Amino acid sequence: MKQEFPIFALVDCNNFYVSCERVFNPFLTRRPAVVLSNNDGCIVARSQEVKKLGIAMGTPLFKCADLIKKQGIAVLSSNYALYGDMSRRVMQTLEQFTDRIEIYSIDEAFLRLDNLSLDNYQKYAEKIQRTVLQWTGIPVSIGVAETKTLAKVANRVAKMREDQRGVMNIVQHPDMDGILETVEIGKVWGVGRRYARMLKKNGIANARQLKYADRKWIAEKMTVVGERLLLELRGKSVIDLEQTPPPKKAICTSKSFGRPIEKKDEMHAAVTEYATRCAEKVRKQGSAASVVMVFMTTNPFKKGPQYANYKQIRLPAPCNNTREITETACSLGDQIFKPGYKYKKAGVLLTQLVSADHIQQNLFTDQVVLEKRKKITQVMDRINSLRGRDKIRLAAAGFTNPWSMKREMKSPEYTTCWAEIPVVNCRVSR
DNA sequence: TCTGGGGTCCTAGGACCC
DNA sequence: TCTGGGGTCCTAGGACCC
Repeated sequence: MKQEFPIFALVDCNNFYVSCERVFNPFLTRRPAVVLSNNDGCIVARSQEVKKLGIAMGTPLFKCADLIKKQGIAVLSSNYALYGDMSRRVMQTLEQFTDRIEIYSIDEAFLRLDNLSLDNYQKYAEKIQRTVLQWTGIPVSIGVAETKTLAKVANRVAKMREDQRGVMNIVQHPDMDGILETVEIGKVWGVGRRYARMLKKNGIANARQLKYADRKWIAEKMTVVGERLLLELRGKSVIDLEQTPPPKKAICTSKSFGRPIEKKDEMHAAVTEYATRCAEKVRKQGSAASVVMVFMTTNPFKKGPQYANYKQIRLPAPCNNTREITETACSLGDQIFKPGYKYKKAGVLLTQLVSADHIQQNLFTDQVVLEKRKKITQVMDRINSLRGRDKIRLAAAGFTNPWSMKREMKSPEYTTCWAEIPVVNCRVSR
């Protein structure tokens, strides 16, 4: 029997960053492990064992240092080159199973699995799970349901199940309400802390209660976003797959410094670097920016004088070359930089992005200069993509940056760097 | 000592237009 | 004294996601 309604599967990698590390480091396999954010600041990924110990997502490392030591938890700095590459492998594997796929985040994808017969969803999902594990080494959980929101719910249930089979199919489930009742309201996709508090105050404490809440009241309190959520919980699919992601409307590069910055020329170097990254990203998606914004801030967690400011400017014409964007960003940075503060973080934001194919120049554009800059940028991009990031860059970015990110426990870039590729030691006995 | 980074969508309100 | 009606565009702020 074929289904008339859409069927969604949500494939979610288990403890993704930790799983990536474990693929290449067998010593981590049975050890509790965590992966840290930039600057080794917070815990952003935890193995199952660590979750059981009650260490929350986003906990600053220093707040649980004792527990980590006591429990012998392995601690790793983030290795985004590795995670990005592993993510690509997982997604490519999923694409073997359907071409209707939405890559939702680095470790999650929605698949449309319509047209299977009702009793086949479970088996098909299990096959997907086995294949991903076999081809990439990454364990995944899969939830299958009639809407994206319900697939999220199913995935959650799959992750919590004791048998760890990791597949939960709730299509036409006889006890849907019973399942929804087990999902606390704050864990529902799209209900954050604020809404969770508001809903609980009004007697809605789990997903089942939201499902049967008054639609008008929800729309009033949570806008159309909440209304859509409610419909999805009722089994009516209103959030469809987004197969080709729309181009980004804003592109941002911002980082905390490994140590505070006080000097203007150091800030200059940081802004130059961030602006360079932004320009690269914007070119990569074939866009150009109309507005450049720069912001900087001191550390709000620390005592002492605080300062935060931002400034933005509209470019004479949309632009995506590194030099012009960098010059603009640095000039903005100079305007808001005030001496006498310890800066913790700065960032560059490019907004009002337009397609690079039809940029509206103004009357005074010097076409020769424009072409020259475009060519230089293209050559820089090519060299950097072949030889590695920043092989060629603007001198203003500085050479050694003592303030740059701290990553003291990073694993090798096993899959993206020739020098760090894993070596297998074989001992042959005669 | 030590507290991440990069996005999206929706709404209200102001500026502006005819 | 009396001060329209209808629309668009933009921005800031608030909510959310991973």
